[in-house]
Order: sequence, then structure tokens, then C-alpha cells
Amino acid sequence: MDATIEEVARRAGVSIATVSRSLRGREGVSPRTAERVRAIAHELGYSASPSASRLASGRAGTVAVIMPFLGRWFFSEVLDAAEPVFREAGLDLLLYHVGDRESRRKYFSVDLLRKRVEGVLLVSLPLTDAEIEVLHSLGIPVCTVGVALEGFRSVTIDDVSAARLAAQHLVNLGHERVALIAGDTEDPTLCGAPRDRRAGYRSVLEEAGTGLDPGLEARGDFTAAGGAMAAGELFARQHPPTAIFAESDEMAIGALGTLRRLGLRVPQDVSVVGFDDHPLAAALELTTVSQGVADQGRRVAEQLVASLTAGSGPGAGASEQVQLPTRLIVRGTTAVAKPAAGPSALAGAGDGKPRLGPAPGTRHGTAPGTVPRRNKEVAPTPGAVGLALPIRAQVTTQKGRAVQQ
Amino acid sequence: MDATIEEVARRAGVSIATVSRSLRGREGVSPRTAERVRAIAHELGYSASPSASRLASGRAGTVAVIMPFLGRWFFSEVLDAAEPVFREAGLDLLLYHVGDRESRRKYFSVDLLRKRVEGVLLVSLPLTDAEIEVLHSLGIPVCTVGVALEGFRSVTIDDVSAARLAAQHLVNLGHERVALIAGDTEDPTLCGAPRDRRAGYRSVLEEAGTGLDPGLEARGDFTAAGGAMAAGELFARQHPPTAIFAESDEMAIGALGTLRRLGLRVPQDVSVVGFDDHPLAAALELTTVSQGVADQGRRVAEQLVASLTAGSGPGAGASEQVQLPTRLIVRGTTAVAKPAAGPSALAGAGDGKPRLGPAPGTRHGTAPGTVPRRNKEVAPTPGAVGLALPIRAQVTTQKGRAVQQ
DNA sequence: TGCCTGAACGTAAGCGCTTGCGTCCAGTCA
DNA sequence: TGACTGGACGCAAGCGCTTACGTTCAGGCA
Repeated sequence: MDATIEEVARRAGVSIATVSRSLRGREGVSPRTAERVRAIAHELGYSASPSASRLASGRAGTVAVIMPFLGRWFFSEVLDAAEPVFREAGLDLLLYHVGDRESRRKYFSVDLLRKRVEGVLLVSLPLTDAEIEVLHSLGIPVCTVGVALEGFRSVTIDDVSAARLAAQHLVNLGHERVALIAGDTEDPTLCGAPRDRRAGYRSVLEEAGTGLDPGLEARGDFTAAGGAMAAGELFARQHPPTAIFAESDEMAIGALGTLRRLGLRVPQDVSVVGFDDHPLAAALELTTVSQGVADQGRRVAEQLVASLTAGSGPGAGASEQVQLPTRLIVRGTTAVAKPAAGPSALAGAGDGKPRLGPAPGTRHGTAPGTVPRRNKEVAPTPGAVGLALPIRAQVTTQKGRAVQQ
Repeated sequence: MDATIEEVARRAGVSIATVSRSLRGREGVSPRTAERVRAIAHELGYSASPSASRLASGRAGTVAVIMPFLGRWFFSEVLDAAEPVFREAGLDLLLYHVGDRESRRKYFSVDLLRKRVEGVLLVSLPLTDAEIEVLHSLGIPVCTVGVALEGFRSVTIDDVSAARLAAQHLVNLGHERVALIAGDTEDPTLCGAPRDRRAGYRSVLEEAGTGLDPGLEARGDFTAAGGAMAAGELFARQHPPTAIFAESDEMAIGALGTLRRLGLRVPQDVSVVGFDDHPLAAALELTTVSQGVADQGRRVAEQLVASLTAGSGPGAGASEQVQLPTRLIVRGTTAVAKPAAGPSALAGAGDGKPRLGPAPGTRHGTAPGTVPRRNKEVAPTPGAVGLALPIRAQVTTQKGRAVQQ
């Protein structure tokens, strides 16, 4: 068996209380003794049993991260960013994948969380009132990311404004038929994001005076395959769009695939904007709305750790709602609308250069979009350089070749 | 405070021992009593304190999943598939992100795992002998996926054969200059996969008699950005390739971006094969080697659960090494080599159709590649349909338009 | 010198369970 | 009717810690 605290105490010739105090850095032990105890503990390869110490102290030393998806980019990215924060704080990270209604019941009604964790991080999971009630009744800090919940601290973005960014960009390029590939607003495993992004999109179209056309909206399910289908639907309809805004990069990329199969060139025939700034978006030169996912993950984890350590300290921030900025990253999948678009035009020879020009209401963006490069060696590859624009600022130019599909 | 076992006992008018037995389904309790206890426990919203029960029973009820990356597709996919298996078995899933050398030391030398988990799932993490020693000394079941480790059960694929599949496909299409975008074989956070895939690639080239050319190998880092850079390097060299095999889809997609920027058409000018069957590979019609990642995740999790429940039962399978099959999925990024390739040819008008024809040694594949479709509604989208081929079987035809970039 | 003080340490009471073993008692059999 | 049996249950000893409180004792002060 592993060494226990008792063995360490015996070897050090002190009581187990002193060992505990020494190892936990509590006061009441002379520096010399503490040091000696620590040396012996290390020599024995001793480390306290978590269950014993949790039982005795009453603190779980664990946080739960609850997410509806693990495989989708947004979620794994949040997890990736949050993990080190918890680790740093000495907290174990218990992962909960909440999928269907059934597993949700297990997590919420049967208190799987109670006594097990001392904090909960909820990733983009919309909850019923009953579930929220359960969370509150746990009496432990709960932070959310991707969705704001009454009474809980959260880190989110303004999905409405972010979507407006994308839609406005397309409108300003002269597009009059801007389609939306939306997430499912009914899906119980998805949050308000699809609803808000659609709202942002619609508000821009209304302001533009082009009117809303239900025929311009199709549903993907936040996957590439769903995006591909949705694009297929859009172009099978009476009046196809000249531009597409997809609520996620994964759907946008799926749409790109469909467009290519249909022989439509991007951006010459159709412009496409995504949402997320997925790592592959840069590679594919997809114009997109960046929402700093890693940032969100890190921030919300820090928020949770703070709630945990501060206890009920300064009442401030009890339900702090952080909203992170988003920005449009213009790459190669968007261009000014063709004067008279014939959507039936099949793929023809293209010179590969998007016909970009100053859009109405132009303002120059300044902060260059960055393309992640971990490999620092020779860089003969012309990277896609986009422009990061504040809300409402519009595109003017871009460096780098655009897509030519 | 939450209800304790004592309160349940009091209300039920029995001893806490009986409550414990009733709730855990142990024998020694009359059915009537057990039922009554269960009802009362439920009424009180009681559930046993994990730390207390773990301390008393000595079982941790928790497994650790250790992975070097959380954000990369392969890893999050494995996690996604493994989680439900553990949940089903009533095991908590403790997530460990092992990044740099420093954090590795923490995980392995300081026994963060000891006393905390009763099983370990290691995802594609190569270990030093010392680290392996530590794992063995834990005396608990350890399973690995993505890499086979002496003395541990594992689920892997045959990376050499899988890579051969891709390389052979290109060679059979008539390509004589087949490049490799390789992962870093020196990276301590990566497993034998890059080494084996490179070996498979090289063996095919050697057999083909085209000889090995160091100028045909470049290093990505398993990211799209890395793949983009690597492709850039390859085409900046003296004798550019006519085909590229990338050791991951993410790198392949990055390479596609670079090729487009360089004005090279895929597959007319350059063929590209990836590795993984990433969800976006289907959307982009990337020819790739599918390695059934979800399968691997599920299988290895089941393996670990079995080791845990079987205890040291039938000695069989003590170090069972499962190897899952891989298959080539031919989509639109590969085509027969041009008779005389001028790699400097810039993008010209293309008819968008790959010049695919029967390759030498042809054999017809039968099992159709599947494109994940969760949305079951009208499907006007022409999905990419690839062919799943057993090892060494070669391409003949494919349905659906090919990429035209 | 006697007393007070506080740092340094020990004592022991839990924390909330699990489980081996002992007890009780309704049946069973001789 | 009494010894015997086994199912149903209670008792209590932990599991390995944390921590409130008690004890000891060297030093400082009047």
C-alpha cells in the first residue's frame, strides 16, 4: 500500500497533525520541522489521499465542466483553454457530457454533482427552469460560457452584434439576397446563439430594406454536413442568394463544398461568411466573425476559480456578466455583388481574383488578422492576411489571394 | 447541509449499515426493507458522499484521461466517444491535459494519479521509460489509444499500412513525385504515428522505384497552419511534387489552401491525400485514410472498464492489443498524374472535372464511403460519395464533382 | 523568582461512509 | 420441546485525513 500520513509522522518523529500542517503550509510549525517533514514525505513518495482529505475538510477540490458536445470545435477549444486554469488552481476537472434529455435528467435531478464538486462550468447549455433551480439549490458557484444565465456569472459574446457584423459586411458589398444558414433554434442542446445570430442577421436585412425572405433561411445543425445540406437547399429554391452567412465556420465550410459541387465560384458568384474563426477558416481563407473562443474559455475558468477562492468575499461580481468583443475577419470568400447576378451561371474560368472594391460607408480597418503559425521556420507560404474590423467598419482591401473555386 | 446516511437511517428506523446495504443493492436486507429505505433516501434527495464512500471502500470510482491536446480533432473525438462508456459504468472522468515537459513531470513524478483514480486512459502520448515505470508502479489498469505500450492494453491502428494505403494510391495514379507532409517525429508530445506513417510512405516510394528524395518531405505540426507552411516549402524547392500525402486532414486542408494561393489546381495539377477522415474532409472532398477515431475511443474505454471490473479475473487480455482497420476513402482531391507535369503552370481555366481513369492494378471497391448526415430532411445536396477500399485496392471511379480550385 | 505569553506541537474528535462480525429470532428438525 | 440453522439486521471498527483545542515550555517582564 501507499504511504499514509501516519507513516510520515512516525518517520519524522512528529504527530500526524504536524505532518498535515507542514505539508499544507499551515502556520504553527517551525520552519525547520516543516522542512524535515516535507523531505521525508517526498522521500516516501507520499501524497495525501484526496478522498480522505476531502472528507475531512469538506472541500471537493473539483469542478465540473458540463458540455453538450465534446467533438465540436467550440467546445473542445473552450475545454482546452479552461483546463490549465483549473489545474493551476489545484482543482480536478470532472468532465460531464450532457447529451440527450435522458442524461440531462441524470445530471440534474439525481444530484450527481452534489457533494462531488465545488463549482460548475456550464458550456453553452440552455437549461430549463427546473434545471436552473437545481443548479441554484446546489449552493455552489456556477459560471457559464456561451450563454448568460440569470444569477450566474458568465462570459459571452454579443451574438446579435456579431451576426450583424457579418450580415452588414455582405450588405455593404452590395448583396441584396443574403442567405442565412442557421443553427437549430429548437434544439434543446443548443443555446441562444442561433436565436441571437438570426436576430442580428434579420435586423440588418430589415434595415437594408431588402426585406426578409423565409426562402433565404435554411437550417444546418452546426456541422459541416448540415451546412452542406443547407446550402444545397438554398440553391434549389426559386431565388437563390448571392451571399451566405453561416452561423458557424463548420457550416460555412460545408456550404463551400456544396457551392463548389454546384459549380458556383466563391466569391465571384457567391460570397460566404462564417462564424468562429475556426483554425481551418484561415487555411480556407474564409471570411468570418472571430469570437475568441480560447479567451472565453480561459476567462470563464478564471471567473469560476475566483468565485471559489473568494468565497463570499466582496459581494461585487456575484453575477458578473462579461461580454467579450468580436470582430470581423475579412478573408477571401467575400466580394462585391455582381451587377446582375445569374445564379445559374456554372463554373467558368475565373482569374481567381475577387472583385473587391471600396464598399459604401467605408472605413479602414487597421488591426491585422492573425494567422496562427506555430512553426517558426522559413515561411514561404503566403499567409492569408485578413483585416480585423470593429463593428460596422467595412472592408476595403485585403492582402493575399482570394479563394477561387 | 445535505442529508447524510444517518438521517436516512433514522427516518427509516434502521441502522446506517442497512441503509448502505439497501442503497448499494447488497444482500442481507429483506426486499421490503430495502425498498422502504430507497424510497426514503429518494425522498430526502440523498446520495452518498463520494469522498466518504471512496475512503471507506478504497475504490476511487474515477478514471483519468490523459491527453497532450484537447483542441485537435483526433483527441476531442476520442474523448467524445470514450465519455459515455465511463459514464455508463458509473465512473467519473478526470481530465488531464499534459502539455509541456513541466506539466508531465507533475503528472508522473509527483503522483497526482495515485489514490485518485483506479484506471488510466492515455491518448496518443509517447512516454519515456521513466514515465512508463511510474504508470506500472501505480498498479492500476492503464489502456492506451493511438499508441501501443509494452505491458498495457491498447487500441491502435496500423499506421504503416494506413500510410501505405495513401501513398500507394498516389503511386498507382501515376505520380512519381509524391511528397510527404509529416508530423514532427521529434516532438515529445506526439506518438509513433508520424514515424510509422513516414515509414509507410517511404516504403511505398522505395518499392515504386522512384527513390527517396529528402526534398519531398516537409514538416507540418499536425495543424492547418503547419500544413500550409509545409506545402509552401515543398513548392518553393527545386523539384516540386505532383502529389502530397499529409499525415493528417488538418495539415492536408492547410496544404489545399496554399496550393490555391499558388494557383495550383487540385487534383489537376496536384493530388492531395489526408489522414483521419475529419468531418470537414468530406465537405472538402478530400481523399483521405479513415481511421475510425470514434471507434477507437469507444473501444479503448470499454477495454479500460473491462480491466476495472474484471479485476484480475481471466488472465487473458492482460495486455490485449487491439488493432482497428483503416481504409482509404477516395474523394475529389486525387487524380491521375499529368503526362508531363509543369508544376509552374498557374491556375488556368479548368473544366472542374478530375481526369480520373482506371489505374493500373485496378480492382473495384465496393463499400461506399459515407458522409455523416444528421439532418434527415430533404437532401438536395449532392453528397460526396467516395469509395472505401481495402488495402491496395485502387481507385477507379467516383461519383460527384471533384474539387476545382 | 514567579507569572504571563505565545510559538510549537500533540490529542482526539470527527468527516460519512463500508463491511466483518456478532446478535437476534422465526422456523426447522429430531 | 429444545438444539440448530440461517436470514435479517445492528455494532463498531476503521478508511486517512483536518482541525479545534489542549499542553508544553522557553523566554520576557515586573
